[in-house]
Amino acid sequence: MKELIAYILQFGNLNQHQIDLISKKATLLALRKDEYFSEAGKIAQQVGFTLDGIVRVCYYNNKGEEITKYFIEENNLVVDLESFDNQIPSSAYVQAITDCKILLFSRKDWNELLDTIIGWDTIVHKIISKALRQKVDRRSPLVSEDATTRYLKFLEIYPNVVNRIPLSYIASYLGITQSSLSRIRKNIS
Amino acid sequence: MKELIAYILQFGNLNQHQIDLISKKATLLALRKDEYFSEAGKIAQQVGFTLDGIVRVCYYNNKGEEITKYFIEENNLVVDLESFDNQIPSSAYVQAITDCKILLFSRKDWNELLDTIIGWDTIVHKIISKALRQKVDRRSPLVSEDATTRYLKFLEIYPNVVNRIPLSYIASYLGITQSSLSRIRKNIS
DNA sequence: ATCATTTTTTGTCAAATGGCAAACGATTTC
DNA sequence: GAAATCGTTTGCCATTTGACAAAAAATGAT
Repeated sequence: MKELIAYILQFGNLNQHQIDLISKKATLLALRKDEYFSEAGKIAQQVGFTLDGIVRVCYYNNKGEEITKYFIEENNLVVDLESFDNQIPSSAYVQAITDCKILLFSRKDWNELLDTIIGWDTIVHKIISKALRQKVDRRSPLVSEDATTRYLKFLEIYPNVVNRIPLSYIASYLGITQSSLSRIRKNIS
Repeated sequence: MKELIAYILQFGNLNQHQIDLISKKATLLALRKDEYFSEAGKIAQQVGFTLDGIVRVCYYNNKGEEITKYFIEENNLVVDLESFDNQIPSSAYVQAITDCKILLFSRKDWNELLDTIIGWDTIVHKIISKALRQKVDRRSPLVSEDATTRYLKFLEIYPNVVNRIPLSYIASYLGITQSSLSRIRKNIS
């Protein structure tokens, strides 16, 4: 829980009372490797904060290939924003790819907090817009570089992920085949 | 100006008085093809809304290649968010790539509006988070598809852009060379 | 420990794309 | 209207990556 508080306070100030209000609403969710936090077709009803483990967001393109849109490491918000905000069916799967511990807020509680705590909406907005900007900035370089450079960028961006998840997920994030990625790794070392 | 109002009202309600307050702050900026709205290294001091023309956001990677991160069409906000919000030097160029007409708000006026108009901040949050989500969603498919599919996706996403800007900008957005793109276009037709 | 399953590596070949340079076409400038 | 400039197309060849299949290695279950 202290991780969440520390994270929040990077984006704005809250007094102890406000922090308590937020803390009280959080419940702990444990997900096993491969379980879903939320699924395509369903409407997102919760916001999470990863304490432990790695989550990925993925979807299937029209050739049926699985595309990993991004990974979410420890100490970050997990939420299917479009679905959660607009209450429309999601187009992506949010999946635990290692065992995970996640702090959970129901949509109802989350909205109550937004209505109750002055300044909380501003903090949330900052958190979300930073996270989204980061996703754009991480995705962009992948388009223009060759496969080896993409992998090296991945290593820079997610240094703590490489050895904890299957190669195929990394390949599907980088837009290359898993064979190619395997060869690339051999060449690098 | 009515374009801006219509755009805003998609995201929330404002009364006539509030609309007038916003309108009064806007000034008109005309940019010629190739001129910059904001530049890398400088701190963004303005928010724009494109009435006419196409803008792109680009940067240079460490090989010195110019990468187009995205295009902004008519009737969208133009703002270098990271730089504007945090008042830090920008890492990207925001460039008019056709002659443009842009409604302009200074940072001072923009912040005054945020402080004055109840509900305006919520609307702005919605606008910005939707725009950012869109950028992520448009970038992601480009990573995993081959060059021809990328170009076809580009045509879907920006149907009104193709014939108004140089091929090289499209190539730098899709992460392929301009020669390849030229060949791809020939094959498609 | 053994077997079954999953993940990763490797081989072979074909296809896609890049690098480079030249030609071609369109547009602007004087 | 000629020259210069800019944008696009094309040719040639080298390199990268993908598709498919099989082997090897790692992991998990009994």
